[in-house]
Amino acid sequence: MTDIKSGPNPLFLRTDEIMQAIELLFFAYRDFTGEPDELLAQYGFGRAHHRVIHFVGRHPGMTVSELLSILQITKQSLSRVLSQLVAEGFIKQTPGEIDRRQRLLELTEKGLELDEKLFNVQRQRIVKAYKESGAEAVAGFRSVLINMMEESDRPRFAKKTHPPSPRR
Amino acid sequence: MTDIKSGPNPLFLRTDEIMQAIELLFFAYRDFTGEPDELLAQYGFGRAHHRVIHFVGRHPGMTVSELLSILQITKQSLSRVLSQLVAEGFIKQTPGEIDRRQRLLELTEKGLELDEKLFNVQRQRIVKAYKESGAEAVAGFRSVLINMMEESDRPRFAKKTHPPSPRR
DNA sequence: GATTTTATGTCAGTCATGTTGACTTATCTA
DNA sequence: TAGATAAGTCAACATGACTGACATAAAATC
Repeated sequence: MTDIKSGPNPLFLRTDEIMQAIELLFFAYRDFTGEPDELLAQYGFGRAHHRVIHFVGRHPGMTVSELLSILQITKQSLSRVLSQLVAEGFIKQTPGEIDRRQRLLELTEKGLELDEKLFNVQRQRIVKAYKESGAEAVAGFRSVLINMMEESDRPRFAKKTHPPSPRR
Repeated sequence: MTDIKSGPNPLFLRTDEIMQAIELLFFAYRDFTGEPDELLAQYGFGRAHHRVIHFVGRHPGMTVSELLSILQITKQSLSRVLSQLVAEGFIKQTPGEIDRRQRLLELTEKGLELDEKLFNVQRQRIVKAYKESGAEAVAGFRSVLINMMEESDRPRFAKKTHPPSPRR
């Protein structure tokens, strides 16, 4: 039968522990994204815009391709939100100097402002959770999440080594 | 100005630590939901169906109202996925004995099977992440996520008090 | 120099999942 | 009996994904 082993699990691999992890992620993520969503709605934006603003803010000068590979969506999906953000003056595109096919992305002043507003909303929730849990717990939180994601994205979170490489 | 304080933060509240938390959640959640999504697609279902199956599986006999308040979506949104799951024989509805207006929800055999398949997919990822991180890290992970969600949902994760009711 | 590949963008159509608003039916409660 | 509640339905709409086909400019290669 397709039974769930709940037998010889030394410590923390019981069925209900796993179940709890699933719900933990569901509720925490739901609430974590809830506040920014409200703020974004005031601009007529959604979560997709947030992700674009976030990653462009973090990696100014990144190309459209790089953004696509981080977000793992199609260029048609990205196009809608990105062109909206460009049209409304939150993101600026400049042709690459070396490769003039590329459009290097960066936030405008207006984009930086929204980025910061969004950041501050999320910052409060994280600071609260971190403070209430303590430094040791935070290390555990980081470790579990890093081990939960695909390996290809883990280098981004290396302790000393900064994220992959600025631009290209 | 709307500057982000990065001044007197004793331990772990630096801007880039917060930023890392944001990305950690994004990447881990994206990959955590990716595998179940693929499995669900084989049934013509989506993530919304998964959530319904999960919570009905965890709380057999729950009412539609209870499900709505957990999922925090409108009944019209729920209706679409729920009636699909009922029509295709994954969920069974029986009128409440005390209050005959209620439709008590539970998984059918077919529903239980899918529930288990979905669980097993997620279980593997979680077990791997937990094992690679260790018991202490897991405690930290739980603590941070609990403190990140709204207080109203925290009782669900109380230490000793089992979640509402196990059974099944 | 001509050809192919790459980076980006666009048009068109579809799907999944959320929303609001209005309304119905059955049943419980005051 | 009147009103509130649990559940469901119809309709219209928004967002953010998807596929497929095609266009343009620039770089890379033959």
